Amino acid sequence: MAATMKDIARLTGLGLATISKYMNGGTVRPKNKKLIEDAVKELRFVPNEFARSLKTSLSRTVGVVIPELGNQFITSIITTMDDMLRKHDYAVIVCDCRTDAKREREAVSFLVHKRVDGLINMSTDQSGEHLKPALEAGIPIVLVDRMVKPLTGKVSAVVVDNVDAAEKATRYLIESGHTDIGLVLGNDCIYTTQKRRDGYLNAYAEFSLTPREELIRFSDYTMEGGYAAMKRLISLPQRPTAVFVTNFEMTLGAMIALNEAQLRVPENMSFIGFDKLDLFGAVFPNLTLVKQPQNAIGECVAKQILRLMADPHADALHQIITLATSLNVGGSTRDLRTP
Amino acid sequence: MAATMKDIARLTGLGLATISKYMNGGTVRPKNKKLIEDAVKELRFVPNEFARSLKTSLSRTVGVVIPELGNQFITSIITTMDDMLRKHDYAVIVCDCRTDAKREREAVSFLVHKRVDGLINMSTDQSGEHLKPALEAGIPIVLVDRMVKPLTGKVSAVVVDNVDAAEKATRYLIESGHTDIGLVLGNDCIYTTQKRRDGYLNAYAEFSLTPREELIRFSDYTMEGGYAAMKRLISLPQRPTAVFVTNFEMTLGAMIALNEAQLRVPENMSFIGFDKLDLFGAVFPNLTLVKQPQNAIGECVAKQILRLMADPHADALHQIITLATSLNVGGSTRDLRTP
DNA sequence: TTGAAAGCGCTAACAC
DNA sequence: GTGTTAGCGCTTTCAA
Repeated sequence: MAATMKDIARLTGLGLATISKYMNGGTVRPKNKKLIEDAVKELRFVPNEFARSLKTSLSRTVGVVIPELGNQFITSIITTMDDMLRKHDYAVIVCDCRTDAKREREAVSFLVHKRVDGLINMSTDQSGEHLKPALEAGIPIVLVDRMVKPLTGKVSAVVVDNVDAAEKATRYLIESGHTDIGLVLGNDCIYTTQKRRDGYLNAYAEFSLTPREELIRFSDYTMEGGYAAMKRLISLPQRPTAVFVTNFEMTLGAMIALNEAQLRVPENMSFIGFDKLDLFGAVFPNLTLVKQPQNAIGECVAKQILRLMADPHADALHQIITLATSLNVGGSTRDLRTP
Repeated sequence: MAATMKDIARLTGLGLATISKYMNGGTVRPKNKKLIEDAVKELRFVPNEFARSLKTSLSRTVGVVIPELGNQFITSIITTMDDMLRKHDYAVIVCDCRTDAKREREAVSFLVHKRVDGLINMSTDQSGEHLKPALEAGIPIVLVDRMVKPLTGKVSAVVVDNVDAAEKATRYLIESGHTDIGLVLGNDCIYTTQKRRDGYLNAYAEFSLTPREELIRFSDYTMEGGYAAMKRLISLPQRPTAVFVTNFEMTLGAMIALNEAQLRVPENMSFIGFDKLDLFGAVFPNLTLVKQPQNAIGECVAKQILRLMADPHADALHQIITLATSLNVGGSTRDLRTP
């Protein structure tokens, strides 16, 4: 059987309270400190988290509900958060809901039952209904990447400026003389898809232009989806001179399609991709791309939830944090004006 | 404040033990059952997991330590396990150790402190030292995908027959008349790498052949790695007529390299890939590949850990389960004998 | 600074 | 089948 604080008390002749205080970083007479430390070592004492949790009603655990584990953007954020939270002695419970609203609801209620101290969610359900149990239980919530309108003020959120990201990329292409720019988006009911489309349209509007309908392809943020969307764009009677793809997996698929069609970038097609392409810089070097600050997002989310958990009844602390993206200019676009 | 069993007892006039029994699936007089259910609903009673854990010393939590979250094989297994374990009311805590032995050690000790009821590990440290704390704490362990020799008998393991997998693929190519077969492996200190190389060599030996050294490329199970390894193989003075790549990410990278070099499959190069290529069948259709039973692995691991946790002191239950792979013949290899 | 004592909410003997 | 009771191991008043 594992040693308890009682054992330490017996061995040192001190009271339980003193041991507890020491264990929680309180001030203890140096002599006693040494006494306790020796006993801890001798008995290999480790505090019982269950008892501590029962007493404090804190699990030192945070739940994360995501739509999909097999996605570069998501796993990278999880890895960063997990790192930071673990450093603060929080365990992370990840629930993949496969972009399914029912599973998402179940995941939230599971985590509430498990009494997580905080909840992080990249929402599938845009109504926010699934988060009700957590809200009612007073569990602080941080949304990632996707805002959920009806929850404004009740939760914190960390998102990127998607409108600006797409606007910058599109503007850059238009300024290079492109007017037929293909756009490959995710599913049209997803928050980021909507924002990125808005940004694309904004850029066109700035120049008093309107893109042809058929240039805007809703896909699904997967490699296959990106591949298929690019193939369609390529085979359009009036093929676009440039394409902007809005996530990592689809960028990969789109590049493969281009490769396969023997279209050279940027000679035959200008191309702007998305996200961590440096991850495989070797494979498609020198791509121009929109970069989301993935590490910063993960860190920011971790910080937010940590803050909220430290001050549980501070509803006033809820805020929406918008992070900027950058346009990394490589050599994958051609300037049509200076041929 | 949340309702407790005491509140239910007061409301129903029943004793604590009866409520507890009911909550744990015990038999209760129908009349009382109804009474309790009504009270539970009225008070929105939810059992306090902390108190339960303190009493039972069970966290209903399992820890998973993996080398890398951004990997198709790993995330797919995690998703399957997570699903099954959650159905049994277990939460899964995932710790990514980035293929770093120190981080791995820390992750294990973190999970032991969190008092997980079971531990699942795809090991980075082949000595098994990192699992000592869990072993000492009597926490059941299931290894996935990679055996750790020194731990034989002390843990369960679920692996695939890597030797056979590589042997089958290589034999198939040799029987098709190929004698110069490139092999792209992971890092040479990883269990699966060693086994797959053994399988490759076995097949050559069967035919009393020996492969040229330069055909065996140790890489790192990433897309970039696969891309680079394939490029090297392509540029060999004596280029192989076939290549066998041994994981998903590297297969992807290798195919891109082939594409880029304008080498047609199978006309200019025979190719056998690895794993869930159907995931993007659209992108590279009809590839011949070795398929690991990813779902079965996840399910098997979940079942094993569940069994071990149900019967904690049954060290005799430890077993190594080896799952078979299949060679899915597509059209990406050419038969050199019937041109 | 320290110690004694009272629980946190549940489970599991044990007696009825 | 049900009720009484004694803890699980910790934290936290409160008094010394």
